[in-house]
Amino acid sequence: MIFRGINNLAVDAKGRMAMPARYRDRLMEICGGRLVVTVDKDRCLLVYPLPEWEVIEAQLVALPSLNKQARLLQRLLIGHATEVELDSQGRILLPTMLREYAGMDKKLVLIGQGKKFEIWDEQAWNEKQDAWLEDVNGDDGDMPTSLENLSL
Amino acid sequence: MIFRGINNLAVDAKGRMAMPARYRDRLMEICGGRLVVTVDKDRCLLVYPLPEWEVIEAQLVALPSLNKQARLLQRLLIGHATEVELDSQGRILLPTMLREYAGMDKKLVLIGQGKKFEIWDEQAWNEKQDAWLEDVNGDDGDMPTSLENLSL
DNA sequence: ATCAAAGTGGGGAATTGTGGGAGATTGTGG
DNA sequence: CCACAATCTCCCACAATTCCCCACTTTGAT
Repeated sequence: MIFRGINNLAVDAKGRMAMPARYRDRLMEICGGRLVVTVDKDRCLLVYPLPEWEVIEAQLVALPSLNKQARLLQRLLIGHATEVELDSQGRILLPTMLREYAGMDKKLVLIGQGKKFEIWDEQAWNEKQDAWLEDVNGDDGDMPTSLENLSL
Repeated sequence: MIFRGINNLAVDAKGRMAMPARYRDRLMEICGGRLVVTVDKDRCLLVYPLPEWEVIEAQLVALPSLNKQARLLQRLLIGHATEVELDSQGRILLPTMLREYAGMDKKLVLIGQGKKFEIWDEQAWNEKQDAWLEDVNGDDGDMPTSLENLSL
């Protein structure tokens, strides 16, 4: 039940994006094609199967309302969460506001990330990736302990 | 039973705001279109279905009367709470005082936040959001423990 | 080469968002 | 208590967006 892999895709003039065919059957199975798109703090979009999303959402709404960081996360994630459905051609409509948020032009990159997908503007993705690689190779001092013990 | 998602909307010359159609049926169901609008400390407005609001209100009233923060919350939230109703076109009238409090111009942003909605002046929302993103990406040191372990 | 499946584009109907007119209602001041 | 003004409500109408469907192009497999 894990999504992985990377795909280059396009949005058409109406803001639609075709889900790669290899995921479709699985998506129909686990959620009838009902997905939730929301945003990430790194200016990309996240796509969850509806049931998966509901778990996340429940955790978020349970957070204390007066906590600043919590409100922030709630506003960002729940605030932007939009339910979308695979159309008869296996596409989803990415809401205009979310496309703008992620600075999306014509070309996209879709990445399987376990329970969810990430969608990036192609250019943003390339730039970020370059930046990350430099980053990781530069300061490898401050790794959280949960990462230090990973055996890849 | 969770409200989510973001919408760009407008207030007309009369101070009315159209509730996005996708929420209307649900609102009619759970509260017959009867809502309560009040203010938030972050200079936005909150919209609750009447029954939900009554729960919140009861909690607020029960707070210790001598506590400063409590009095403040009571005055802010209960003091500004106004009952409004969806009109036949699915719109609500935002009271002038509340619009002024939230610095609302023509354009608004409505976001679903679980049990409630938040309404922001569009400009204020954009500015806040940019600030939040910088915040989150800058100092990720002081995350409350309740947030640290979220796996999104 | 042929066929099927996947990706892309677009037409057109239906729904939704927005604006405004006019009567009803409320509140204020005389 | 009445008159006037301001506000609210109901209605209609236009414009924009969304949704649903069909068709064409491209790719990969047999």
